[in-house]
Amino acid sequence: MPRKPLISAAMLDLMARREHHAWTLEDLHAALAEHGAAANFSTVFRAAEKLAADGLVFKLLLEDGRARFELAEAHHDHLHCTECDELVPVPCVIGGGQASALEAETGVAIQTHQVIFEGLCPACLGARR
Amino acid sequence: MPRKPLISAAMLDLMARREHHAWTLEDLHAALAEHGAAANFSTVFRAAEKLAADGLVFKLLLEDGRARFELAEAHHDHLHCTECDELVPVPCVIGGGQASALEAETGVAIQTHQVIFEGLCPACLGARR
DNA sequence: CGATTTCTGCAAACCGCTTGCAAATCCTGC
DNA sequence: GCAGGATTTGCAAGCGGTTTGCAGAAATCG
Repeated sequence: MPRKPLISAAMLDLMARREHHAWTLEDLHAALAEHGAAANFSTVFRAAEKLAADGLVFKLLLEDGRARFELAEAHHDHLHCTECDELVPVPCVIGGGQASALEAETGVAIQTHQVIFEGLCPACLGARR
Repeated sequence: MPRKPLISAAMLDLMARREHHAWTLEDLHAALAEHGAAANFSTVFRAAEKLAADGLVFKLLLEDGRARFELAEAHHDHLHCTECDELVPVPCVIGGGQASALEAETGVAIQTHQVIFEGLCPACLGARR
């Protein structure tokens, strides 16, 4: 039987606490170190990749070219705040109806989707007033 | 008065022919060479960046970490075909109503959005049958 | 305890994008 | 036409984040 993947476990644990929403590898690397589970960067990378491959976490790329990881739970979309650069989760706006309408209209087959809004998060919007 | 930006012009020209939809820098670089407007890669890069900054073209990043450029015309979304890897334009499914509903619900301010569907393009879907 | 299997760390490679600098090019005003 | 001035272009090197090869460490099973 194989060894236990310590880092992956620590990583899931970390993410489950939701102190943060979308984790970059750097975030994970730093956070793991703080929680006494320090690990090499490539180890963090591989653990994250593995979890993504296993479907436990989602990996998504932002305009800054950095990958973000988050727990794969109920599907939701994101708002990228142009002010504080935070990636805020928002409920999904694309229902099955819209997907099938689009399929009928264009002749494609949709499996998944990903929406990224650009704008202001509640905090930054509030601060503007 | 400044000189004429030759490559930018050739690039816009190329894109306007719509032989292709979303261009990577490599695509542009190769296509320009074929059309007798060969240029250095960094020149292509800079021209594309400039056009994007001027709002003439849109720049978007895909999961493969490569930037794509396309003419900034009527807003539309995309379907990334998981089979042939093509990026197919599809009409936008997010109306203003949905945006404002989301704004009211979550307290954010939306400026833009970008949707990427994953699935099969019409060609690949057809080939599957 | 030993074999087997996997995870981990380290260092180096990679990839696509970016940038600094000097030379080439074009427009304008004379 | 031609000097002056503003930019683009090519070249080569640099950069950030990710990815990989390899050897050593750790854990489970028998």
